[in-house]
Amino acid sequence: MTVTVSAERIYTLLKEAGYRLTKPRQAVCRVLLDTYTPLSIEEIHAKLANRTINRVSIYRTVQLFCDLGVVRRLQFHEGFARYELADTFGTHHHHFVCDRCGRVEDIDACPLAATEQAIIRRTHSRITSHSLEFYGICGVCAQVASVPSR
Amino acid sequence: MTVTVSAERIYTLLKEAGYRLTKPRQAVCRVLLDTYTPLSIEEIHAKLANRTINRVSIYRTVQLFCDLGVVRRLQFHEGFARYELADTFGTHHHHFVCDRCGRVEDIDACPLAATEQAIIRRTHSRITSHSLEFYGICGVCAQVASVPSR
DNA sequence: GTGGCTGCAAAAAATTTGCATCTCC
DNA sequence: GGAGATGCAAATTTTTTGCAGCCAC
Repeated sequence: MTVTVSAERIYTLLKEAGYRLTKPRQAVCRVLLDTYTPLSIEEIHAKLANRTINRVSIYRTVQLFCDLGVVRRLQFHEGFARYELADTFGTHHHHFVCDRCGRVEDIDACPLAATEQAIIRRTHSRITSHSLEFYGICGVCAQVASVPSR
Repeated sequence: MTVTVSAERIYTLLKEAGYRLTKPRQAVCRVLLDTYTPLSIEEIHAKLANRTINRVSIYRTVQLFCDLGVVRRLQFHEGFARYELADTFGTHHHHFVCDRCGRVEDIDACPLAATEQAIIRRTHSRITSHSLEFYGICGVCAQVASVPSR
């Protein structure tokens, strides 16, 4: 995901909502801004310099970031959640997940605006978000015989 | 989901793939055919007469059904998986999940065929499935002030 | 009869909670 | 200084695994 935001914008959001700017929150923020693929708690933990930040704090931080709309939670049928900066901090997009190597590619095209409107009209609901994932075999895996490292 | 299949068709599939038609498999089959909303392992377990079937067998059965293409696994950001009969046994559809009461509604319109083709052309990948969920507040929750039973 | 399947128990993995200590404002 | 956040340990929840006994074919 192309990120078009500096850490400061997120720090400001935190402050305005009455939360403190602590070391774990800054660290998680930095990792998310640096990375171009949705990360698991374990991956965030591994990326934090010598794993100084406790896993529990990462759980609490991404939960808070989700509540504040800074981060969105994704589920790729892996048995655990992944997190990436919310659309507001980049561009609205979806994902293609390779069933074989697990690689994630961004899908920028989103053909759902019209569908959302149709659903809203029919059900009188208020749609706040949607989640769309494509699964299959990626171009790389389709070419090679052996299984790439997952 | 509108189901247009009898248990027998699934039984035949099992047999043809070399699997036995056991009590747990029949029971899970029956529950899935009877239900119009994606079910968690816990819900399937509860629906089985006096919980006679072991949870582990349900896990193993839905896993097998997924492998055979009889069932599809869904994740609604709840922290556990849900299962429903695959599109082959009904009609291709997606879901709207109410963030407030958790109710799930089917979305029959699927505007994604064109998008899939575009992704395939661009990435040379082979897309086998996609998953699309809309989240928000359902019509019922939007009208009432109190929180409906979740 | 026997090989695949189940159920039990136990382990593993992911996530949450309680609480004493620390640290940001 | 004090409210709020962290880290540790422990609990909870979800899912997986090993294995002895059972039952579908």
